[in-house]
Formats: sequence, C-alpha cells, structure tokens
Amino acid sequence: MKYTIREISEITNVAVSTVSKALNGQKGVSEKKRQEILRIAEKVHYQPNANARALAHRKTSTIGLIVPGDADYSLSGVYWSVLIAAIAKEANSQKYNLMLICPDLQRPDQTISEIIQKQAVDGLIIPSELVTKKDVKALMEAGLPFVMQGCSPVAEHCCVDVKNKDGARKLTAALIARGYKRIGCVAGDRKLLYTQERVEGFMEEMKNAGFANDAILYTSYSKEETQENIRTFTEAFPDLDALFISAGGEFPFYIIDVLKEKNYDLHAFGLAVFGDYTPYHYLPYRIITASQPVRKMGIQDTKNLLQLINKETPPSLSLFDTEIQS
Amino acid sequence: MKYTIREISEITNVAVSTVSKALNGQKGVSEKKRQEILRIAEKVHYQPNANARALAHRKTSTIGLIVPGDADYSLSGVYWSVLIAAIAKEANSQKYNLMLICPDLQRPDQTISEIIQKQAVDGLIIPSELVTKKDVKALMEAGLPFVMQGCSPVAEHCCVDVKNKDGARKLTAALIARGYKRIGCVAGDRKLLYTQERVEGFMEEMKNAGFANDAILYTSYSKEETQENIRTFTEAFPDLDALFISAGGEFPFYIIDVLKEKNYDLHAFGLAVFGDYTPYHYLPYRIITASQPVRKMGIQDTKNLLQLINKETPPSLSLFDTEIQS
DNA sequence: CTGAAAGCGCTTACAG
DNA sequence: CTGAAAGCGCTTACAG
Repeated sequence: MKYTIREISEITNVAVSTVSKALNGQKGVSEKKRQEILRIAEKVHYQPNANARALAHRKTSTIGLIVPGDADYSLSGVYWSVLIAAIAKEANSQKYNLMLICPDLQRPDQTISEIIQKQAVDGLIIPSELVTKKDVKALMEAGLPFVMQGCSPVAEHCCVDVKNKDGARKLTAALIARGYKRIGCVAGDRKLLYTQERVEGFMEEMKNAGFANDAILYTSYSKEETQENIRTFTEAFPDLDALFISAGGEFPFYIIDVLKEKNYDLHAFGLAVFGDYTPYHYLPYRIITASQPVRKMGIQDTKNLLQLINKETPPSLSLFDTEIQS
Repeated sequence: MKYTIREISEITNVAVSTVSKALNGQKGVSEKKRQEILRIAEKVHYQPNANARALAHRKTSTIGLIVPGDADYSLSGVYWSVLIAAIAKEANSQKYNLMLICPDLQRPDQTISEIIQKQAVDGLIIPSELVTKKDVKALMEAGLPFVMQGCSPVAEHCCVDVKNKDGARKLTAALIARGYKRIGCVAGDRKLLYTQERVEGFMEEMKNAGFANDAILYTSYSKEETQENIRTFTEAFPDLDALFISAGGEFPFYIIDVLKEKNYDLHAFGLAVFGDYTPYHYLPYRIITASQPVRKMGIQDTKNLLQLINKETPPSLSLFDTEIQS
C-alpha cells in the first residue's frame, strides 16, 4: 500500500500542510505533532511521491550522466564502469538519483536540449568529448548546472581531469630512464584535447632529453584502422625502440598485435601506456602505465555538480595526478 | 525559455486540454488545429515537463537498474559497462529513461522498498545476485514490474540468463578434447545459482568422460582470499593438469598469479574460463573461454521489462548460448 | 470537435 | 502553532 501525505494527515488528524512541514523538518509545528506525524510516517514506510515533489519543488533530486551511445566501451577498459559506479554511489549517498542518458546516435545534438526542456534532471555530468559549443550555449541559457568529466576546448567551465601533459611526461621520462632513445608516439583522435595534451607532454620530454620527437601517429581507436596505421607507421620509422601510447584499455593490444606480427622483440622494446588496466601486468613483457584515479574523478564530478545545484561555487578545475607503474 | 502547455494554448488560442490531446496524438482534435499546435510546439521546442506528466499519468517512463554498490567491478571485466550501456541504449530508444540505483550498503534491504514507495520508476531490472526473497515479496505486493538479469533461486520470475550448465560442459569438453584428464574446478561463491550450475556442468561432463571430478574449490572473488585458497588447493591436488574457472574478468588472473608462483608450466597446463575478456587472448599461453552475449542479454532484459510494464507477457525465461573460443 | 473543471501528490505563501 | 487555498504542469473524464 502506498500512502500519501493526505492519508497521513487523516490518520493523525492534522492538515496536509502541517504534515508536509513536519516531514520536511520545517519549523512551525509543535514538537508533539511532529513526533506523532513522524512516527506514523515511519510506521507506514511513507515515502513522498518523487514526481509530485519534483513538480511542486521545481527540483528533481536527480542528476544526469551522459554516456556515449556507440559504446566502444572495450576501448576504455574499466573506465566507464568505474566512473558510472562512482557517480551513482556518490549521488545516491547524497540523496540524489542518477539518470543515465544515452544520446540518440541519429540526432545526438537534440539530446541535450530535450533534457533541458523535460526538466527531468537538476544537473548534468557530461564527458568532455561529448560536449559541443551548441550544447554549452543551450545549457547556459537554460541555467541548467553541468560539469564536464575531462577538460574541453569548447568551454571554460567546471571540469575534472587528470594531468594529461604531466602524465605523458612522466611516462616518456620513464622510457628514457630505461635507456630508450628513439621513441614513437601513438596517439588517439587529434581533435580530442587530452590527445593533444598528452602528445605535447611526450614531445616536450623528448625534446628536453635531446631526442627526436617526430615519430607521431594519430589514429582513430578502431582496431582495423589502428592496425593498418601502425603498419605504415613502423615502416616509416623502422628504428623505433619504444612506443608511448596515449590511450589505455584495449587500444594498446591492437598495437601489440602488429608489433608481434612484425617480429618486434617485446622484451626489449619499450612500451608506455597512458591509462592502466590490470591485464597489462599479466603480459609476459613489461608495460609502463600511468593510472588515472577514475573513481576519485567521478566522485569529484558529482560533488562539483551538487555544489553548482546548491548555488555554491565549486572549483572550476580539479586536476588529478596520474600514478606511474613500471 | 521553457514553454508549458499553457503557453502553447495561449499562442494557438486553444484550450490546454485540446493542446494536450493534439500533442499526445489522441483523437478529438480537428486536423487543422492539430497541425497548428504541432507546428508551434515544434517551433518552440516544446517538451512536456517529465514530472508533471508522470504525476498525472501515474507513469514515469523511467526504468531502474540496480547495480552493486561495493563494485568490485574489475571482477566482471567489461560485464557491467556493457550491460549498463546496452540497457540504457535500449531504454532510451524506447523513450524510457534509465535510473541507476546503487543500494546503500549500510541498509541494502531498505532500498527496494524505498524505490517502490517513491514511485520514481515504472519497473526494475535487478541482477539476480542482488535480489532477496523479501524484495520479491515487496515488489509483488506493490505490483511493480521487475525482471532479473540472471536466474535466481528466490523467485521463479521473468529472467534472462546465459546457459550456465551448458557453457560449463562445453568448456570442460574442450579441455578434455585437448587431452587433459585431471581437471580441477575453481568456482566462485557457492551460494550463487550460476556457480552451482557451472560446477554441475563441469562435474557432469567429467563424469561422462570417466574422469574424477572431485577437485573443486569454492572461493570468494577477493584477490587475497582466492590466492590463499588456490595455494592450498593446488597442494591438495598436486596432479592437476588443467583448471576450469567458473568466472571471468580479472578473477582468472589471480589464479594465474599463483600458478606462476608455483612454477606451473602454463604452456602445458590447461585453462578454461567461463566468461570472455579480450586481454585473455594476449597472454602468451592459450585460454579457452566461453563468452556471454552480455549486450544481447541487456537488451532482452529491457524488452522484457517494458512488456511487463505494458501488461504484456514476456518470456519468463530467456536463455542465451555461450560461445567457446579456444 | 472544443473547453472548463477536477485531479495527480506535494509545497508554499497566507490568514487565523 | 495550524490549516485552507492556490499552484507546480499535465491528463482525463465530462459537458456543451
């Protein structure tokens, strides 16, 4: 049986408005009545109807998280599941619901504006690679709070990220420290800010060490394309003794495939990967990794968003350190 | 600017009730007015307020997915991210929202009843390992539709699962076909139905082949505990030439660690894992795997739930085949 | 076909 | 402190 505030008021012989006040901890109710009301509410497991509350309140107590719909999730290893879980947990612990939103691939640009209009969420967490200038404009105009996971060139706005350049430098430095000199860089989509930052870090570190930093390949994350590109790349730079790979998950495996096919000696060849993934450490050769604190970032995203919702001012930029494992 | 039905009615000079009918494609509106109303609605990007609609409708157009809050997600490899993504996508494509619910670990049993009372979702997808008899009872009483991902001993109810026993038999058969004779079984929590079914499959297949099937270890999925257990297990059964591992993700890696530590020759030793994970195929030795169609299962879960919500009768059991890769 | 009215369950001024 | 009333935005009988 689902009880409404009306029924509680009948049981306790008080007006609904008084029940509402008592239940919401507002003042203007005698302690005696409040206790009685709370007792009954507890007893019948009263829970306010979320929609009625949202409608009256103009507040849904729900935040939205946009996730990529094409979902080449394998790419990101456990990135997404950890991120989602962290956000869900943090949101729930703050009495917020989490709505997962998968943009319609046919018309991704409409998604955001629909969400805004529906008023189904109080705020939005958006992965930076999924946000467009148009989205930002629409969100700003509507006054819907949002934060980004990852920095984005399209908006100077509250975002959480890992120190991309720094991580790339540390990885490159680790390769150099191991004696590698002719290091190539395999990077993802060059339009993505994090790709640019990581490549930048690689180049700087190489330059500082006095090594050439011209062997750079940008590729999509698709397996076929990557492998084809790697073949040409290794032919163009046959003297490479190590590779800095700017993205984790399964991406490095595609590359390793080709290296094996080309008979590289992976025990001697150096590999450094931005992103960590337990399986790397079970390979028969060493891979240097930079792990991202994904869980922490998800929690920070959520906290920042809730601050925005509460009209507070969260840090506009939260940067987290990577941790090198070699 | 957020437009309400009221404003649309003012612009078009029609009553709100008529606008509502037009917008919802109900009959009782002249085609002329309907067109005009739709035109305006389109123009101003009208989207009905989700909460108001839910309140009037007694229907939220939102389904909930319960996810484990302790999240040893790494265990499941990409299981969770693929499942969540598949469900989100399918739900969204059917105009449903997906709410991710992370039970409060302090009081997990209250979560379900709170959800029921809040009336924030029209139905629930629950992983079978997270459902209790009490939950089922509460859901039934409240009449809230739900489906389970995975079969559960606590309820004969609409569920989607992989053919556990069959998959286990196929894996065991594959090991036997490779010439292994003294095969051990490392299983997860014995309270879980899928563990039982997989172990059963293993035992049957071994028995049919005329081999001993007494080397069985049940363990938690925790790394430390598993490794400690494996040490004792391999000492108790020093003659094993292969292992059937009943769960995938990173679990097998824990076991491999110990085998290496004990100087097993993994090129000769047989390994079969229930569950697939791309990284397995990059190890320097062969692992036989049974992959689960996680995405398909998520889609099926969603479809089944939506059928229940629409008062239709979905299949009470949808079983999917595993696919052996060796 | 069209619209005024009541209602979904809750909150929030506003009187008493 | 207490409660009657209006309102959140939408839907759904019910008259006209």
